[in-house]
Amino acid sequence: MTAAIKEEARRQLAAEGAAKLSLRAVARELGMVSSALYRYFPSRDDLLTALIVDAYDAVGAAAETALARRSARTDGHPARWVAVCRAVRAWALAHPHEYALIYGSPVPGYTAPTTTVGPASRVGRTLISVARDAHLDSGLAVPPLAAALRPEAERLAADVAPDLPPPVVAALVAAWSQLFGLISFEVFGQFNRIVEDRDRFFDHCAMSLAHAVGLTGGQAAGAVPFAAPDSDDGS
Amino acid sequence: MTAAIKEEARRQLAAEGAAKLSLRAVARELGMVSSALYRYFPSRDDLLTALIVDAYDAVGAAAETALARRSARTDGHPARWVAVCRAVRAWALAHPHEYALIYGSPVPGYTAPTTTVGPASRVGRTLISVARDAHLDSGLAVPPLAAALRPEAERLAADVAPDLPPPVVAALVAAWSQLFGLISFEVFGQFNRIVEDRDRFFDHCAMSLAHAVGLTGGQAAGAVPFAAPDSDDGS
DNA sequence: GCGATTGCGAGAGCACTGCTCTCGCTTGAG
DNA sequence: CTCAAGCGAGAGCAGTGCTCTCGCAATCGC
Repeated sequence: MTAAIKEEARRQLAAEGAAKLSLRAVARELGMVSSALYRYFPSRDDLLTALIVDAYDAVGAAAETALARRSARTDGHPARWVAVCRAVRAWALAHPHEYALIYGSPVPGYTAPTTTVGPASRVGRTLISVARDAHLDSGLAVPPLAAALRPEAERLAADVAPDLPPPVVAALVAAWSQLFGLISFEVFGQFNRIVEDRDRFFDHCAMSLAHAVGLTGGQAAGAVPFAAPDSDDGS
Repeated sequence: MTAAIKEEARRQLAAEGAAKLSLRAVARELGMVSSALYRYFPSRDDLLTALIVDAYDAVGAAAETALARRSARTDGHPARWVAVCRAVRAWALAHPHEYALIYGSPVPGYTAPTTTVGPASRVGRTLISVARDAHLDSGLAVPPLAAALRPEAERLAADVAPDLPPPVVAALVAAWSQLFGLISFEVFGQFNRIVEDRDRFFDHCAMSLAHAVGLTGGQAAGAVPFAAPDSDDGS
């Protein structure tokens, strides 16, 4: 039952956006009365939170399967990085409203329940695992790091990836946020009338981010063509 | 009168966020009845659009004055770039809800009226002018560009900065979006419990972006300390 | 100076929202 | 067979965006 509610809510979300998502409309579409929905979700915000968790899981799964399909041996580490970036972008473009739900403005009153932090970190952990595989493969060139940032980088590394060099972890966090800057600008229309060949532009940026993180090895950069986008865009 | 309405609306926006901004509440606070507001703004979305334009102008002005205070001769081009980045971040942190209005999820039905494109590009043009000054000063190292992106970069350059080398323009657009990725993650709480020393982390990233764009010259990177944030955070 | 026009606020009202409460029905466990 | 729990229906409250009409006031044209 809660699944049916979420499914219908997701439909309305995709059709009209989070602002227009109405509990009454969901109930109406399900042939129920609005008060019945409160048996399953205590409030509209709780429904949204459930959708947020699902969205984090979906984009995380898209990233993970995209990575699992690439071999460090045959594709190289930069290509694996780009594959993850592409998968996240493809999911975002396919589900713009759900993307906005998780990476746009926080809709309710700043509520970030602890239940969302697990799924929320799946994309980040996928990016980390690309770097980790490269590190174990001696395919990671430690990027430069300002001396002033050294303590923060070490604390950061101890928290999220103790087995990686601190400068790499700092570069990963930066690349992580910058990747979503790229995607958000495209999804939210900031690139309208500016960037036209967005596929190629994104690929180039993703490859630059891979270099900034220190990924090397595998095929040459020019040998990573832009082919058909991954089909694994997650539902 | 419209100014008074916008002022009160901005107060509610800062207090509760865009979702809770209510025409009736604004009217109530102004001692009027809600229908009277429709003399000045045809709809709630039009009020929001006006606030969006103001916000774009405010952050653009913050960026421009931060740049105007730095001299290419005494500070160097990378420092000017970082100053602009800092100013945008400072404004965003000081006005998170207004920032969310313009760089978060597009709230209404995808409406990006043409009246917003002018103010919206002020930050971007400020970043471009930093690169232009550096270019005229021979302080710009053309970054590498994938061959596949060459045509797009040339079209892009012809559109937004015909006097700059196409690879620089492509790098500028990428850095522009990545800058807002950084800021959005911080404002929207994605860095919570992850990045602690956000001032230094941001400075380091901004300097990396300056290098990615090709800015060189001026003082050494290490000589740009993190001092007190700029006081020019716009209103 | 006076009448007409225009601008503006008030009020009522419609359709909608989230949410609460109570009341029955149904179902299944003991 | 009984009784309790779960669940949906319905009414209702407070609030929302928005539309319409009405009356007051100032201002403009003559």
